[in-house]
Amino acid sequence: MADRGFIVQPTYRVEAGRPVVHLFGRLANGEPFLVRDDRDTPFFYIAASDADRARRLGVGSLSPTRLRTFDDREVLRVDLRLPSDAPPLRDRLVESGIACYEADVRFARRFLIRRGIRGSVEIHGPWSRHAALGRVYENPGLRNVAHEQLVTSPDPPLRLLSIDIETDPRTDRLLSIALVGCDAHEVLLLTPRGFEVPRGAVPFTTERDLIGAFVERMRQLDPDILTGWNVIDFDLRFLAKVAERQRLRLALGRQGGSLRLRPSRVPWGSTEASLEGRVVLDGVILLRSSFVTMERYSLDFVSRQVLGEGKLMSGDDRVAEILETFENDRQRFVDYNLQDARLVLDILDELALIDLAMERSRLTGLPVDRVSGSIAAFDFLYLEALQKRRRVAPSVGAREDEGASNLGGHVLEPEAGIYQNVLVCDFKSLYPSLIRTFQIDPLGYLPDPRPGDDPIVAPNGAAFRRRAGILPGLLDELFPRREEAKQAGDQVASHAIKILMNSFYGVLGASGCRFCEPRMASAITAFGREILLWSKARIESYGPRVLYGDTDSLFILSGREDPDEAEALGRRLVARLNHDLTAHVDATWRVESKLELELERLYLQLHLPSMRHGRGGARKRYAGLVRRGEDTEIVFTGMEVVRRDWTELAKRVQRELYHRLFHSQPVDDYLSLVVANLRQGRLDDLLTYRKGLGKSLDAYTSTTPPHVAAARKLSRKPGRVIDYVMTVQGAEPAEEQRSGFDYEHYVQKQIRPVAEPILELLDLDFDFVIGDDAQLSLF
DNA sequence: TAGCTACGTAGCCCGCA
DNA sequence: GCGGGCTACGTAG
Repeated sequence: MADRGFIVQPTYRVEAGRPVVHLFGRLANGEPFLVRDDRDTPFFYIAASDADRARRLGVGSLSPTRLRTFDDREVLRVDLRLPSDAPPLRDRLVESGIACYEADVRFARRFLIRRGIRGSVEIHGPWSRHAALGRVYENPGLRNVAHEQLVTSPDPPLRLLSIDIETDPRTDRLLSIALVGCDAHEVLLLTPRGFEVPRGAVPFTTERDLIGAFVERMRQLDPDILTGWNVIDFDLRFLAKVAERQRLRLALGRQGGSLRLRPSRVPWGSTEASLEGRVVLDGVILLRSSFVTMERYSLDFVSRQVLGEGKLMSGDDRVAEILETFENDRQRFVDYNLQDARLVLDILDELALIDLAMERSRLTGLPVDRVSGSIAAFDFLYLEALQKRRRVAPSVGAREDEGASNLGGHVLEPEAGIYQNVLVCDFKSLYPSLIRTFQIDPLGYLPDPRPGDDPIVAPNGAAFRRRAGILPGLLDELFPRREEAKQAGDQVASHAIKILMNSFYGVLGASGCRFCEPRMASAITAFGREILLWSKARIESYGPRVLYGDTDSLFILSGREDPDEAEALGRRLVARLNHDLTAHVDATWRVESKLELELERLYLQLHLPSMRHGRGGARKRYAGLVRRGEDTEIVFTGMEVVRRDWTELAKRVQRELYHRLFHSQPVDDYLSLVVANLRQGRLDDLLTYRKGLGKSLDAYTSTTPPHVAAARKLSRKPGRVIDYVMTVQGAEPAEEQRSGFDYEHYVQKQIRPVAEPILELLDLDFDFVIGDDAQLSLF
């Protein structure tokens, strides 16, 4: 009888000089498990023709294989004792001009790839029970659980614990730790002897006892996932500091291993936290990696957006308020602390982010805290397929960077103006469809096609074998699976597949990927441009005018007065084009088209604005009115409304003006009123700019943008995002504003730019409308 | 423990008047 | 004062 489980953390340990794979996870019956396996040994490959030279360099164990490189050369296996032996040996060989293959595949990951195990696993074999680890299996039989099986044999829910600490920044003291999840809902609270203990709190008299209790609770609650808001950079880092001061070990791992915090290996990354047998999933990072974009990433803001509920205390002097309640209103303090920890769980739940991470893990084989790695995901899937074809892949970096930049998607010149009943059609998953249609594949790529090859040739000249490639094959499976998920109403699975499919193109053009080949990435975009332009011309040959298009979309002027008629026309156009395109693709490349144009939406009204400076229409910017049930709504794309670096003032004005434009209402009275109100100081709370700090303050040398000037005036260390206002003394940080607002700046730089494109359509002049033209003529 | 390119806009800085 | 070159940011897809 097999046991079903989900792998939370694949890793390995060295025991008695041998590497032992450790797979930590959770069984369907709720128990934790650990699979220990010492049957694999680390290895990589070199070409058989390099064997003698490798031996002279001291490579001892070389064994024959039945595997070949992409260019069809025989390879030998270089066997190693420890995974850590690989990098130095590889470097030595590469230095001597010997190419290594798959020499950078991590040991535990290799173990999973060899067995095709992705997230969900079936474990066959005896086990013994261990108090902290649950069932421990030694060298069991392991089988991947196919997605069809998951219906009858679903994965267990992972145990999720959210923590939130409160501190006294003045004394650097830890005040409390809230724990929510795994049936816990409590606050470990620093409480002097004799004090009343608030509801929901467990009292401790010293920091030392408090941390000790936290470690003990982690052991008892045994979460798979530790989460929180900025939990790594704030909570865990602070706990680590206190633990060090107290000479305590933060034994938060499953076997009592310590918390490890390491600075990111890349400058733009965040601190990495690792816990034996568990994963730390920071709420903010999870949100970002799941493509949920928010204007701000504070817990208060996000929970208001997602849940409609904010923090208990959220004012500017929150810190002081928290400390005040700690001294004088401990119940409120405890409630506040608990609420923060709970909000994180509620956000993750509402957005199904843990489900999404698990689904991505099942698709790619990567552990839940690594699912955002596109290159790693591609590696996992592709290496697994390669071994079935008895091929080995190059190591990363074996290919040198061409340097030349590759062309991307094509953007059509927009015809600026305002239009009625515009159809937007787009190709469903364009790049994945192109990969499937034209067999774009690392293994199928022919750098130097020979006469007999009869390749599929892309518009950029890149050639591919006709026979079914690995990447097209992967997508051939993913496409129908996504359709199934959609049909079944499984939005999480559908989203996970979409993210994965869309990542493939980028990976092929990323130099960090072993399969990177710029000509291959360019082949995809070249086909994309070709197909888009062919489709545009074709549709125009049917009659309608194409107003605009970007990469995979065409904006078609229906020419119909009635929206329903316009939509009916759209459906006919799409059907006709798909039919003609299939014939065109077959006639030109002798392949079956997997391309599908879809009717995406109908704009009852659409404004394609002109470029602010320069001639013609602006690409990637438009606003339109769409139907929504019985009602209508305005959809903004690329405009100031959707950009976080414009003030709320500009956004409100833009929304209101478009509303008036699309509903044939006058705009002049509104505009002059807004400007008057602004100048009278009635709109001061709408004037904050918000801009990201792209690099450290002292790295801005050649120029000083306003947000940098403001950040330099800040008394505290600036964060990654700067809130600033424009004053008569220039840009100042919003929270430390000293000078009065420069209202004329806001009239000219925030209201005018959003108003003019609309005034232009109505043949109105901004200065005239706001009543400034008379003043101007005085000068 | 690294997906991609295309694009618009603002504002600084500098040379020129 | 003005425009071109440049940096910086955030967005579309």
